[in-house]
Amino acid sequence: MNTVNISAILGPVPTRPYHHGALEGALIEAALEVVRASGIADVAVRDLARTAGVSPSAAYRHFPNLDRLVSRVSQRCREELAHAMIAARDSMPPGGGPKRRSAECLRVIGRAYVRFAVEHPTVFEAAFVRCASPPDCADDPAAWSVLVEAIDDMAAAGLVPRARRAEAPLIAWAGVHGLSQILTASTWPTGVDIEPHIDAVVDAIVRSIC
Amino acid sequence: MNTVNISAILGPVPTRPYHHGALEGALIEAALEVVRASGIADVAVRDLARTAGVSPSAAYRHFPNLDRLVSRVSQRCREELAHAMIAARDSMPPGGGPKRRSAECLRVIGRAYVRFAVEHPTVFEAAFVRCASPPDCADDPAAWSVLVEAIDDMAAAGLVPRARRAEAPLIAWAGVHGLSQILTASTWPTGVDIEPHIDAVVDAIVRSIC
DNA sequence: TGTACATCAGTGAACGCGCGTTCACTGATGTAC
DNA sequence: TGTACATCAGTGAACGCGCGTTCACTGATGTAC
Repeated sequence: MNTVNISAILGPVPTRPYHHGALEGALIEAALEVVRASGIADVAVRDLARTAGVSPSAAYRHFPNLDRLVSRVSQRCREELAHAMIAARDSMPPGGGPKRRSAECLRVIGRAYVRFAVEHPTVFEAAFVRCASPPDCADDPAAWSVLVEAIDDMAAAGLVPRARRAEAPLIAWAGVHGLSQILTASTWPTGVDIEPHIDAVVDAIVRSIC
Repeated sequence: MNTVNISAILGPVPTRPYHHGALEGALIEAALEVVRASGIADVAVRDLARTAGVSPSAAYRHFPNLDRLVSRVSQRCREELAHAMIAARDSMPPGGGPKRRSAECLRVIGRAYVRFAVEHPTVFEAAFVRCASPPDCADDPAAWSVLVEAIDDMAAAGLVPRARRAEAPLIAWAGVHGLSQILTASTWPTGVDIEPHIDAVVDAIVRSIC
């Protein structure tokens, strides 16, 4: 009479919600919520299980320990950052020659990186938190790749001298990453318009790799 | 018969070591040791008191709460970083015209910043940890000031265009700070010679502000 | 110089807490026949 | 289609732990007279 999986149609059933895999995702979502609300340091197995409406030990069906869970959440945060960069790039208006366009593309991506950090400082912090265990699969999408592709395009347009080609991604990443850290530090004064500073650093990056 | 303070001559007396102010310093030193050994996240009031040979509550004579203690330790870490920059600057060989010398000085300071981070990653991390309470006095010395002075010298030598003068320190700081974060991240491959990368970024910084 | 006393810097016990992790278990699920 | 059974994904209780912080207290220190 009933061979269909009700959960697949209606979503989790309250009384027995997580049989068969949905708990893993629920724990990660709960962890991301904690990251957004306060920070990765406050992510705790027992707390996540409580949020998911499940006993603490249930979490250990899906993660061998806290560090691996945190590592996974951190990866999700990096992927959110990458998505923000891609979204900014893909919403660029069309037009412009390859030189102009490829340089502007790097600027747009760089600004998106820094803005993401400023708008979601706790997520940004979580994205680069130190974990004992490395992620067991590559970031998808990877912020690094988005950056490298943009510089590839600039190089293809003849903007990047051969001698600087290899180091260009590191130079660019260092600039936007450092600026993000500075702007999200508690020491940075609030209420100051940051856009001119972002532009200044992004322009400096383009200048230094061309 | 005995009006001199024995502690002032012989140092802390084992049985009653910390009367009159020495405990504060002892707690901070203990905390710095924890930072060097594992990281600022492991700094804990009870643990420091134990290390100092004192009851937990004694610490609260000197710090109102954990956050303020951590904030103070973080400041000490920033000051260690600044000292490393100053030491590198002051050990530059003499000679060279103002242009050459001031640019090289910024390079030396930048390299010292990144090397400090790579050699003492947990101290570097602690230096920029997020605290609820700001420090109640300015860093002394301050890494930021060391950098600004170097750029002042470059400007005085006529190396920095007027239009870039204001933003130059932020551009420089973003570059070295970002590179430091990248090189100390767990994702950076070990066993790779980092010096060429440091040089590449430091050169890019000088290029972009000149 | 000696003494009374306020202040200072500790002690020791206790509070309530939440944590990570393990264990034996139960009941639902999916599969082989 | 029905049934036996292995596997899977949970439960619930417990482990030992260390934490931040507070409190009433004690004994040493320094000062005013």
